[in-house]
Amino acid sequence: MSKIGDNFNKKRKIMKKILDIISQAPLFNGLSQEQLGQIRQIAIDKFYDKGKTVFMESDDCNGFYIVVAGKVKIYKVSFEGKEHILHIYGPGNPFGEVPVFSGRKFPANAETLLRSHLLFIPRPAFVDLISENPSLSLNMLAVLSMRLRQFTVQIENLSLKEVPARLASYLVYLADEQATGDFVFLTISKGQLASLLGTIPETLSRILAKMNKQNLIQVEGRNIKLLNRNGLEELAQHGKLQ
Amino acid sequence: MSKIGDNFNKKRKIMKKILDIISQAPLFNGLSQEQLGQIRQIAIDKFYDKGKTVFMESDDCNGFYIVVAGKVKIYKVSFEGKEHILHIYGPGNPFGEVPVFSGRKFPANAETLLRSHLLFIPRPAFVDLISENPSLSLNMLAVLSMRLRQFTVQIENLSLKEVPARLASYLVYLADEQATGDFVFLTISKGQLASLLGTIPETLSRILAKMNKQNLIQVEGRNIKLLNRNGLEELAQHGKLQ
DNA sequence: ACCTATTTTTGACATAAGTCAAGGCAGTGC
DNA sequence: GCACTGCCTTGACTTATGTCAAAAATAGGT
Repeated sequence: MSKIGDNFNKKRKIMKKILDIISQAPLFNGLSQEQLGQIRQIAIDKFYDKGKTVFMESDDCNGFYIVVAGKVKIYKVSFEGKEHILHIYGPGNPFGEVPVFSGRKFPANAETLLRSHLLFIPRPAFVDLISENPSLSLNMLAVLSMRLRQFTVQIENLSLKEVPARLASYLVYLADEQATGDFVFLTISKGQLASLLGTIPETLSRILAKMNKQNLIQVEGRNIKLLNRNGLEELAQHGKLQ
Repeated sequence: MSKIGDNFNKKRKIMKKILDIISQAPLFNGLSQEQLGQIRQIAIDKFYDKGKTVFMESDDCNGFYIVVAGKVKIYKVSFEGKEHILHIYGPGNPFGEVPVFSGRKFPANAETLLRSHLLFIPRPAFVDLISENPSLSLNMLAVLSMRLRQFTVQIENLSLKEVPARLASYLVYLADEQATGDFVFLTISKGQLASLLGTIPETLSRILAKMNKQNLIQVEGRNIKLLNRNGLEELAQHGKLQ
């Protein structure tokens, strides 16, 4: 096969993938082919290696991103360098949309966890687009609302539950999301999970060990089996682990 | 004066107040008189005594509210009855808009802290309105984005800072917001402030006492004078209070 | 001004979770 | 096979913050 043919195939594949992602993302749900085309036209492809910074807190915001492939973490860093992960986004998720509308700078940092392909949507073009497409703006409102709802849950967890409860609630949530019965696979490292739960690796490790001992779960590396879902759900509510 | 005249005056005053509130709220910023009128037409007045429930978590959402007068707290309750306040909203603030777009139930409870006058905006009419008014939807997007940004800060505070840091950061924020130099007035009780900061009244009381001793602030009931703004800002960053 | 109810403060105590330090385990490359 | 690196676990210790109980202060209503 010629190199040129390979390249051509590759490009076609990528193009198809992008269109798939765009049309599946909740953000662009129910838009017409024409509208999708308009969005594709204003989007700019960006490729990042693993561990690269996409933007930093207080950077000026010229637009937002959509993950086509790979994984991106959104996090904040405390003065002492302690890092707290706010979100981890995968294919189809937009991120950094907030400052596009609040007209401010980025409120957190974004870094790739894997080699990633992102679409960058420049702000001015997108604002134009949205002012002309009511259905797009309704989608956007729905996405932001969902995020707000998730944040509400996260704040609730952080402020009125202890770490075991947060972990239990996260495990049950993951099992539902992955729809693999009682088997859960962590797509992130335990250290990152600790940060996402607002704690540190040591504490997480101890709690996983405790839950093991109490036959709530069975941990094998990144594979976790939920042995007692009711017990976990109670824990997520009440909070006390023995 | 006749009773009828009094009543008439009262009604006119209220009408003017409502229009003021509506036009000042960020949600409706820059809308035309005609558009404001349309909103007023679909809005329903609701009056509540102090301490009344506006909606409860998991209630069906038929629309959202705007505070005309009074004060409303949004809070969640843990299984043991521990309450955590997420927001406190005053005149001009909308609340409960999230489920209007995410199409779900209310994610938290709302209760009046004072005798309050609210506008209720029914969902179907508002969705119609927004699909026809791009500028309204852009405003709405901006408001939701702002909220998301505030939540980001709140999560950051809760997860990577200790209570003294959260308090310091809140005091500085309040001083900026109230624009009264170094004097801050708490519009809520200290117990409610504790809940908003994700802690309990006892802890808050102790920390206020400590900050007093270190000449960072001077507390007199609900009046607080910031004596050392730089010190407070450092505290908000670093976290350690002596 | 008085009484009551609420809010705030204080103290003694219990505990969850962070820090520091060391060791184990797994994967990778030489 | 071996060392290296990153990730995870474990232990001893410290500390911040919550719990319980009671006193003090404040605000509201009559």
